[in-house]
Amino acid sequence: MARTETSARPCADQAQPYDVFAKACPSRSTLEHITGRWGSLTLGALSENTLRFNELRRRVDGVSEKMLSQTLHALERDGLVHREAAATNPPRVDYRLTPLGHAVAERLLALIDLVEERMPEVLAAREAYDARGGR
Amino acid sequence: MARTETSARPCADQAQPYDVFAKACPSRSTLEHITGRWGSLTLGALSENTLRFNELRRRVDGVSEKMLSQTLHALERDGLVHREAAATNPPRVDYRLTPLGHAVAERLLALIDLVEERMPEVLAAREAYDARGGR
DNA sequence: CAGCATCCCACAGGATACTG
DNA sequence: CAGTATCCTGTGGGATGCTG
Repeated sequence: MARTETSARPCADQAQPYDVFAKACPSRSTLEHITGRWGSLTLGALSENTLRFNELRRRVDGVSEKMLSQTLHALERDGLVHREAAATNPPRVDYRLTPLGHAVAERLLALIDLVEERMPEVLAAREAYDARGGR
Repeated sequence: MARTETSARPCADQAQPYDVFAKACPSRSTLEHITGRWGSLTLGALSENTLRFNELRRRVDGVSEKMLSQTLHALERDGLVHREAAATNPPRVDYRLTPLGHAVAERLLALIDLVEERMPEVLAAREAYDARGGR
């Protein structure tokens, strides 16, 4: 509707300033941080609680130290996650969502919940697809 | 909330049969097809219109022939996209969302719209982050 | 505990060419 | 037009080791 089929590619016009469909638009990289393999799960985990680094690692099953660290940096840079370090010994660092992060996570969780709910349909579709030999 | 902190990892219990946070759960691969780099944009494009292969290529700026083909196969297998081929010459193939695909795309677009709307905040956060030297 | 630095490899994904 | 097949590269991401 709003998004016109003939919109200019370079991502900037007055009606729709940021268009994720345009290759060069910064909104695309942001969306990728959010929906990426680890980004989505990290945001989902933090939507429930403030968590520490290793708590997150356990919650997001299968994430490596390196990827979690990298993911958190990207989300922090985009203003979705806030990092709070206490200079104690042993060190304690808490990660929590910013207001913007919460808004994003809310929509993301709506999607995740839907996917989880509808998995039986997805699995049935996969079986049917495979049964007829991938066509 | 409902999601308990101590949920069993193997993805199956009666209250929450499919848990995307569990490494081995099939819902995770489905979520990745949906939120993946090309999956999200493909679903977004198809939520507006039925599109043909090359129309999709133009709409999803930057996608290669190979990746679009691969993405469409995955989405079709998961029961999100329906492929309709007319045996004419030249051939004509239309891709459209299934009802499940529409439900998914609706939530996905809600997320995409939010991201596009809030990009000014994101960009401001990035500048601030970079200005203080990445901390 | 919270993490950066390094090494290394598998695979995502682009470019090109070919087919029905 | 609507793809598949092949080749090749960049990088996502795991394993390991070290620091404050």
